[in-house]
Amino acid sequence: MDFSGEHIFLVEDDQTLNFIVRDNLEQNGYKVTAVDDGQKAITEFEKDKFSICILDVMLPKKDGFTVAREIRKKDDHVPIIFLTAKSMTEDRIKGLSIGGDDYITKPFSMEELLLRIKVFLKRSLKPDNTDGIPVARRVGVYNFYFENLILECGDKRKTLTYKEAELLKYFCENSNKVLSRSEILMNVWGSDDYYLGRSLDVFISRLRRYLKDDPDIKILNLHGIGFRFNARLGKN
Amino acid sequence: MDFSGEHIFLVEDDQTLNFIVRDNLEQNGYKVTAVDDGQKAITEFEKDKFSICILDVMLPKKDGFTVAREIRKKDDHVPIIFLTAKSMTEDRIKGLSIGGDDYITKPFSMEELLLRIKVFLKRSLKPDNTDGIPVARRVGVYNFYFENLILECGDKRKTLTYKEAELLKYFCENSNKVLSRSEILMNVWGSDDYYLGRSLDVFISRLRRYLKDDPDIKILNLHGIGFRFNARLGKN
DNA sequence: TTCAGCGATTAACATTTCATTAACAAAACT
DNA sequence: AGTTTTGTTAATGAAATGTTAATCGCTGAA
Repeated sequence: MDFSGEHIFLVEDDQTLNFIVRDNLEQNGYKVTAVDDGQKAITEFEKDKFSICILDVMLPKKDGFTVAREIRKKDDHVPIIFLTAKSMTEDRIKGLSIGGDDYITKPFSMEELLLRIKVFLKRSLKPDNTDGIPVARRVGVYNFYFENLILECGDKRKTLTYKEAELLKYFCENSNKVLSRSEILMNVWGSDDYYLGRSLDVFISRLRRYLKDDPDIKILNLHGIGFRFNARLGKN
Repeated sequence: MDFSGEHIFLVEDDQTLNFIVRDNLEQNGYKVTAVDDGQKAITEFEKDKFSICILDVMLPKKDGFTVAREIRKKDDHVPIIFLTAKSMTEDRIKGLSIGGDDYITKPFSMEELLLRIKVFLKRSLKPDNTDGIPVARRVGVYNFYFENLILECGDKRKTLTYKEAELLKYFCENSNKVLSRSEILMNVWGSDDYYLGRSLDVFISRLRRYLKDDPDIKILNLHGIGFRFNARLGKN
């Protein structure tokens, strides 16, 4: 994903940190406006439109929260990430990251900051529509509702178990591709040993049974290598 | 449902937490009055009328329970949610909390706090509502008068408890959708632990019994995942 | 105050589900 | 042939769920 054009507002009084963060953000394709005290922050914020704000909590003149309040008066929705000192309340606020704002305790790594920025920007790009109607995949003659664990053929409905659904989904996402046994195990089971391998065989056997109404769907075995899932797929 | 206009009283001495919680509540359309010590809390509480109070237990000057008692003197019914440190033992908290209240241990997620607030507000809204014209929902062959807690099938009438009605309503609002156990618990109970999970099972069992006159209504379990409520719904 | 009644939670026990493991058969490769 | 890999079905055991009963805390009446 390309975030160029995203504009980040940075408020940090420590000159060194200010420079480093700014530089790193710019290296990553962001446009950055950086200031070093709370007073300037407020005047500067009014001049432009930002995608995200990064505020040091301890600032000369006006502290970060005051600045945050002023920002909120202008913009209800811009995400704010606070930079807080380690000493502050560490575990007391952990877990608060789900709400509108977030915080990072110093010292932090640039990777961490970049990651959080990415998460926020992604979130603001699309309204969270997670509770919409579950998407059906067409798998040959079947409809496969992964979220509901339903595999439907005409008016026959089969409710899959969670793991069956996971495996079928994985096959759909990698159809007509050779998948090694360990690749499948790592991606669906999360680990790989002999007995899980046998478990996989049991699941494959079961999926073949569920899918036998369409002769064009095949889970074929490559001896000693793995499997290939062949099917005509589509969205509804 | 729209809670805008609900006024929340927040007492939390930690500046970071105070700001973040306040900001998040405001983002969610609540009006918030926030103070940072027990002394101010008491003077401030007298000035206004609140729908719900969120009190940190450990406060400078006056601790949260003392504040709670003062609040109780003024208002018998306002719900109080305590924010407690993880270290506190369960029974100590329970012993100290006064009727009708709840507590959350830090660290907590904003999501969790918001859901609990929602559950409390829903509960306190109810009594005023009873004199409106009750709306019937059709649920299969049943009529469900949520406001009156009545489930009616032909001439048979069953009076539900408040929680039974809440759960059934939640199912109606999310029919034919997979609901995870914790999703249900968070939305109907406001929190999520093992024993509430068993409580949920008891309620499901009871709802199934109440609804068994219509064979097309199903609360079906997806093992290890949650439930799906299937029914033909409609308004009257 | 104590006591009965109610509703939610917790306990206790029964039942079901499902992934894994085992066991054996069939196929593929040496 | 002999060995390994895969297919299939059944047995196992742990965990999740279903169900009924006991318990707990609250409320309101006596």
